Amino acid sequence: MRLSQSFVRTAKTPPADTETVNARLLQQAGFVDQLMAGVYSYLPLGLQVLRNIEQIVREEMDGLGANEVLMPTLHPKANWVKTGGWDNIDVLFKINSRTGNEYAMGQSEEEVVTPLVMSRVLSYKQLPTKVYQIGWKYRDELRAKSGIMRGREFLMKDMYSFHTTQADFDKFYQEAKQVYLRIFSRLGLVAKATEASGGAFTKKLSYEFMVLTDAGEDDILYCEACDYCINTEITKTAVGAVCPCGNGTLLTGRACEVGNVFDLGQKYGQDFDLGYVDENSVKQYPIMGCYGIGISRIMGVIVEKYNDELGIVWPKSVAPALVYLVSIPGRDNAALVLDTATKLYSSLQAAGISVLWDDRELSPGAKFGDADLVGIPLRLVISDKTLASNEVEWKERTAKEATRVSLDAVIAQAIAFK
RNA sequence: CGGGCUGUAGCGCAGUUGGUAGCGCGCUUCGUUCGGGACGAAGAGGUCGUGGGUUCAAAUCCCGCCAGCCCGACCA
Repeated sequence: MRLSQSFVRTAKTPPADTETVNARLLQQAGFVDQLMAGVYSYLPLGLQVLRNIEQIVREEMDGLGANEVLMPTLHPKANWVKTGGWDNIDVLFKINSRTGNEYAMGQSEEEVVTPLVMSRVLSYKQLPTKVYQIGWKYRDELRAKSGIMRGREFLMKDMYSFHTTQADFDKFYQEAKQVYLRIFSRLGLVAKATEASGGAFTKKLSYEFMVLTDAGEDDILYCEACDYCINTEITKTAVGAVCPCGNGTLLTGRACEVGNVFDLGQKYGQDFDLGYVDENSVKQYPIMGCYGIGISRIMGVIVEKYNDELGIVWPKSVAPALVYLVSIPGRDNAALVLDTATKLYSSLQAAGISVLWDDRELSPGAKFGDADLVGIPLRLVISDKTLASNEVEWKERTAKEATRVSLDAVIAQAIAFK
């Protein structure tokens, strides 16, 4: 992307109406634009980050054997009445039509996925079945806050699994848990699988995947020595207590829920009276599981964890581009600088490396400032100074100092950096 | 939903005892610049959140409403 031809706009001053780090940086750096409380537009750079997060999640879901689908956001009231959600879920957005009909905006999709899947899965031979989607969800939060971390509209990956037995569900849950931990790791996050309340949704326990950050809304207790972690909402255990593992004491911290798993039991099959026949030709209701990952929320959490006084510091796996190419025309060799930058821009892209080329007519300082603010992992500078020795300046976002790389070697080195 | 704070140009802000709106950034044009947010000159841009009230006169005083942010509660 050439910045001179893009819609990307940064601001020298951050917005003043929020104290939340992710909201401030994402708006100042031009990743998102706020429409109203809890609702944002995702601009070119922000959209690319969302796409990158999505892609990692998608690869891992596919690896689990789940099939991607895309289900509607607009739901008929009848399905929500059938499950009790219409009257019991207070965050459900309800819509009145001029026809007199009422609709719900999907805040989760059991009401759609259960009839969808179980009208096609008629035999135990077809189970287990797993489907997922990545789509916008709507929740009528009393108070949206924390930038894109708690919106009324947000992007979520939701997977649903259907099983014949609890044992099969439990086995799949363990697989999914490992996959989830790998996803968060690939996104640059350390997530803890945490026991939590199932809320109004299920009486069974649920598992939340928590990332430590002061911008979060949950308090967790976690062991200093093992993986044990529990939401304080369901325990009276205190900080400093000995962990069940016996090898460490419990610490407390503020955390943000980036994913969750619910054991749905047979509720939804029963609510819709949709089942399959087992090997004895007896009708059975499926055991279901639901697995969420907050795509847009994760983008906010990453910014909360990866930033410094100059701006965002994106992990390579989700950065909107790998390279921020700065060309400084100078006075004497402007044409040569431009020509070399054009060639490098093309060569990098041909090598499969995403690059933002700052070819705007701005001072070097303005470009450096934006490079830091936007947070691209690698900054390459071409100027008459570097060309004097046939070199490019190489500066990683996380590094203090810049180095020089010869023009001949820079592509290979960038590929290695990737 | 309860409480607090804030609404003036795209962004950040000032605006005195009421007298009809200004600064910085950004934007446009021209010229000079070109390695950490350059300089000069000339310009464009505002129903002062909104509705009512007081007054000869309201950005300014009073009341209602709306919106955003923060705290709490809530959180399939």
